[in-house]
This record gives sequence, C-alpha cells and structure tokens, in this order.
Amino acid sequence: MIARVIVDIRNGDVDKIFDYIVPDGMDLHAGDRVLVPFGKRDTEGYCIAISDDSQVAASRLKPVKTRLDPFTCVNPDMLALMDFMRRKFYLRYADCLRLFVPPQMRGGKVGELKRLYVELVPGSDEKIADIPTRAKRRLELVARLKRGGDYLSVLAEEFGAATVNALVDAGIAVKTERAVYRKPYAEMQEGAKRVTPTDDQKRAVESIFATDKTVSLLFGVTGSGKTEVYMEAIERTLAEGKKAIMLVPEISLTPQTLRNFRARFGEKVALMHSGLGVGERYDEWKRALTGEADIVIGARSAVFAPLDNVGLIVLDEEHDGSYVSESNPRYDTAEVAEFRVRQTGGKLVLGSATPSIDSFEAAQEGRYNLIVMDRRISGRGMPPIEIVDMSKELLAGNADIFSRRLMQEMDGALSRGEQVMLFLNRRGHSSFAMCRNCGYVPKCENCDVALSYHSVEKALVCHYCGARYKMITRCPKCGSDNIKMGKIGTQRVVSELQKMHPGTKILRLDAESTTTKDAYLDILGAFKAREAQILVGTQMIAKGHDFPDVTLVGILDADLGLYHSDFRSAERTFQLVTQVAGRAGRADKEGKVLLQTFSPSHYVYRFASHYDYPGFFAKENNTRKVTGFPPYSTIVRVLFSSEIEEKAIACTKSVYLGLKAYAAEHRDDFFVLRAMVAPVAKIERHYRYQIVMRVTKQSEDAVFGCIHKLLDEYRTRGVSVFAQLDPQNMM
DNA sequence: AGCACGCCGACT
DNA sequence: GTCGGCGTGCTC
Repeated sequence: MIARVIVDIRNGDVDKIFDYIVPDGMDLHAGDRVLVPFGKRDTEGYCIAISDDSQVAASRLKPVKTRLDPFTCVNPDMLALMDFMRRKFYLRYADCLRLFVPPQMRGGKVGELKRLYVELVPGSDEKIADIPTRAKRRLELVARLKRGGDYLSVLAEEFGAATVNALVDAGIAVKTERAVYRKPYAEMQEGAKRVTPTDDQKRAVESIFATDKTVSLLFGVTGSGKTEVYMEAIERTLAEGKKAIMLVPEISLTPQTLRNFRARFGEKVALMHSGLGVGERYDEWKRALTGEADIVIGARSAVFAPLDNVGLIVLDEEHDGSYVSESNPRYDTAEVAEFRVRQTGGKLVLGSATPSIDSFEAAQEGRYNLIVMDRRISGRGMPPIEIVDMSKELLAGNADIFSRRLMQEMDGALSRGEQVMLFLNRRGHSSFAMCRNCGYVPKCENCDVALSYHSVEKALVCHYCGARYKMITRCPKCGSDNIKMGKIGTQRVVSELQKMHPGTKILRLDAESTTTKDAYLDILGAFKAREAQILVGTQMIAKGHDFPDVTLVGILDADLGLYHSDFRSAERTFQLVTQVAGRAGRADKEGKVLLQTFSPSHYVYRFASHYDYPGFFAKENNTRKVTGFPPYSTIVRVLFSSEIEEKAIACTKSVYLGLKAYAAEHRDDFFVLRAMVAPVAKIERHYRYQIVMRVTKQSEDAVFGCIHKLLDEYRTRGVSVFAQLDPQNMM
C-alpha cells in the first residue's frame, strides 16, 4: 500500500504529493497526520490518499514512520475542500491543511489536559454493604457516585479527600486519568429565555429550506430579529441529524452572542476563534471532530471546523470585510462556506442589513434566494440622520473638526445626562487629496476611483490601473488652492473635545489604543457602565454592542471612507453609516445621527439618510455595470515580492508579457491589464510589484488558469508570488 | 524548510 | 594550498 503524503512545510518547492510505503499492520487512512522521513530528517505530514501503486520507482520509496494521532484529523470532504482552495485561491497544500488543524497539534505538542476521575467499580455492592452506617460521608459519596462519576477535585471539595480515598482503598471506587475539555466562557450557561418567532421570522426559516437554491440572502433591517432566524434554522438542521456553523465578523463575536447560543443549545456549541487560549482552542476543535459539539460558532476560520455532514452555514453581517482573509493564506469565507454546504446538499445563509452589492446582485439575478425582513421587532423606526455640510462651516469661519450643529447637539445630550458616540472613518494607509472649499476629489479618468497620494513621488496614483497624475495645487472646479490631504486621528478629537468639555470623561477606542482583546472589551464595558459620557472611535465601535443611553451619534469624517481609493468605497460608506446609525437610541430614548461631510449631495448620503438600501443598490449597481467593476467584472491581482528588487521586476515582467500575449488573443475579456509597483512598495525589506487586471466574469477561470501556467514557468527562487481574485483592498 | 553540493574569494 | 561564502537543487 502507498500513502500519498503532503509534508507540512510551507514552501512552493515541496508543494506536491510524495509517496510513501505504508508498513504492514499500520492502520492508515486518508486524512491522518503522519511522521515521514524527508530528506535528511523526519517531517510531519498529512496522508491525503491511500493508493495501490506509485509512479515513483519502488526503490526510492521510504516507509511512513508513524501515524501521529489515534484519530483522523481531516475528513474526505475537507480534502476535497483543499483541492478547491488550491485552485480557487492559489494556495499550497500545507497552507490549506494548516487551516484545518489547530496549530498546537503540530510539532507533537498536543495538549490534552488530564485530570483524575473517580467512579464506582462495577459489582462492588457487597463492599458497599460493609460500610458502617455511622460513616455518613462515605455513604453520601457512594450515593452520589451511583448517579455518575466525577472529577477528583470536585468530589474532594465536596466530601473531603480522605473520604474519597477511603472508598478507593476499599476497592469500591477507582481513580482514572481522563482528558477534560477546557471550556471557554464556561460561566455562561444561564437558562434560555425562549421567544416565539414572529411571522416574519417563521417565513424566513421556511424559505431557507423550501428554496431549491443553496444560498439564501437574508436582507433584514437592523433590529428585525435575524439572530432568531439563525437559531431556528440551526435547530431545524440539528433535528435532521446534520450539523451547523455560525460565523460572525471577528469583532462582533461578543460574549453576548455566545451566551445566546449556549443558552439555547448548551453543550452542543463549540467556539472557535483566535482569542481563545491554545488549550481551549484545541479542545473545542476536538469536541467538533468527535461529534460532541455539532454547532460551531466563530469568526472566519471556524468555516474550517472539523464537522462532517454540515447542513447549514450562516454568515452573519455578510458584507463585513473580515470574511475575506487578506493575509497569508488568502481566502474568501463565503466561497469556502458555499463549497462546504454544496458537498452535503446543505444551505448557506448570508445575513445583513446592508448586503454587499455582489450578494444583492446575485439575489436579484436569481442565483441566491432573497428573503426580506423589513420590519423591526420593536416597531420603532430608525433614528433620523441629519447631514451637516462641512464646506458651509468653513465658509462661516469654522475650521474645526466639529460643526456648530454637532457641538450644539452634544451640549444638549450631555446636559440631559445622555451619552455620545463619535466615529472616525479611517481605513487603509493611503490618503486622497480634497479641495476644502468645494469638496472636489481628483479621480482616475479610467476607473472612476479616487486617486491616492504618494508622498514619496509627490504624485497621484490610481491603484486599479496604475495611472499617474501630477499632484494638483489648485482645484480645477472652483479654483481654490485650499487642497488638503486630510486625516484626523482619534487623539486629536479627544484633545479638542477635552478643551471644549473640561469636566467630561472621554474614552477612546481604536486599533492603537487596544493592543489586546480584553482592553477592547474593557473600554466598551466602561462606556456601557456610564464611566464616560463620550466614546470616540473608529469602526471598531460600530458593531454589535448596545448602549441604551447613547442618543447622539456623530460621524466626523464620513468622506474619508467615501474617497478611499477603492471602487467599493461607496458601498462601505453606506454600510458604515447604516451600522453606526443603529447605535443611536436603541432603548426607549429617541436617538439622532449627525453626519459631517464635504459632499452633502453625494448619493451615498442621500440614500443612507433615508435608510434606502434598494435605492442605493440600484444606483451603485448601475455604476459598476457601466464602469466594468465587480460584480460585472473580476479584478485579478498578482503580487510579486522579493528581497532583491531586480528579481521581483524580472518575474513581474515575464508574467506580464505572457499575460499581454494572452490578452491580445482574448481582447474582449480584458478591461484593464497593467503592471506596476504595489501600493505598498516595500514591506519588511521585500520589494513588491503587482499586475492588476480587470476581466469579464466569464473569463475569470481561463485567465486564472493562464496565470497559473505562467507562474509555473516563470516563478524563480527568492520571489514569492500570489494571485488573488477580487482583492478587497490593494495593500 | 533544511541540507548537500558546488564553484569563487581571502586566510592559517 | 584550504576554509567557507551562499546560489542552486532535491527531498517520495
């Protein structure tokens, strides 16, 4: 017998299948981890198939050293998923497999926690009868053990160690070592307050299972009760003997969500996310693998949960950027999820109040089943959004970051003892130029995307086609020379606020101020406990949390998101405004949202301020169609990086020329094809060059195939390459 | 990833 | 003369 093995080394050179002899008597299956001799030393690897013969000469084959675990880590469906991910995301075998297995399993440091477990020895009734009646403690313990064993530490605390030992010495009970699972947030266990689903919710659940489509898009306004729909759907899936995965964006995986699920599903829930300790992580993974847990809840990596027969996957806040892994193994969670449920004939539910343009388009075109929930459970409307024109402020002589309107409303809210949240919209490192007088932003002539300012070359650059423009000093629209590259920081907002409201306590929350997950929760907790009146933050504070006393939300620089040089910037801004608005007036108090902008008439704000998603979608979708951006095209990006700049350039060049030849033969498939320096030209001493192209949706597979072929041909040592479809950002 | 092989510079 | 630099190639 031959084992086909992938060695656990992340390197393009060994990204292939190696054949090994399965020694007689070794019970080895596809999906098992193995130890194999590799070159001069031994390496861990994964057996991905068992076969009868090998292409390699028998004399060169070595035998598998050992089977590493007493169980199979990767089930056949996951092996098929691996093949899919290799093709789709251009990943290596080892990259995929490492996603499927918890990191501490590798290197032989499997950390199972062993504890002493005490239980009755069967057939020891006679000995029990010998216990004198005056030994009350011992009899109580026997009664307890008859109902089932327990860990020594628990029993010792209840009955005293001496009592337990007395029974063990008498041969009535026995101590054994047993693996215990470390359970994250074990304290969250309180009873479920079961609610009866509304008609809308029942209809939504029905629709998920009744449709012949695999994917349902649940478009439900904030507060329409999507979570209850997820839980009902999961319950129904479990009732059919299948399993479920519930995915939430990284940041909104709150204790709250977990509490809801634990309350309803108890021990069946496993939690998987990066915030867990290594031991906890392994244990939760193991519980999913063995079937002790049949619901996995977690951030994007939980889509790789080791469940068999996955009948349902839910992606909550479907539009959220964190579902697309942008670093190292790059993958799109939604695509992985869809592949997994298709394997088992299951269902995928994408839920959002502000669906991505791509998903809503798919729903409109009938590829997804569209479910609409447009009523809030509370029956109350969304808080009004008021748009403040910042260029008018400037004309009136107010060059501050706060408009007079916002200061007035803040004073009002604070004097009533209510809380205020202020948002800053900072993403990416690139900045754009804007006329402070009329709000004009220079855009690329080919791409209709805001240009990025490169301080090194003092030029404006388009990240999608590489076009370069001279930096403007005078606004071509109004003639003003008040051109700024603005970006405001949270620190500055806080210090200016502090000047205006000396007695007020202000909290700050952004990526810099919170290095740890706990710090982040601490700040939010402190704000919720009313330890401060104002919270200043980035989008980190937009998600999930309810602050009943917040009645005013201010968005200070909505435009920064809008003109971020990204064709998705309008979409993201709409999502952000809607989400942020949901933070105002959640409880019985009326809320209000103030949105400061230099472009008050921009369509994003027009639609967002009326909570008109369909209107926004229609407009944005049309723009994408006309300009040839996704979902009407696919953006393909190939990034080359090397410590030696010439190598990166040479490799980029040869692949670019190959692609150019291909494009010449398939002229109609290409909108754009350019090679350029990557937006971040150098990271950690590695020079980065990229090829960016926009191709028709239909041709994406063919183009990707061509890229693979070219990469096989031209990839050189010392240059690392990756190719990406529809990158979320171009960093 | 490692480790060996191999072909050019400056050292006991 | 050799020790050792790291570029190139291989690992079933």
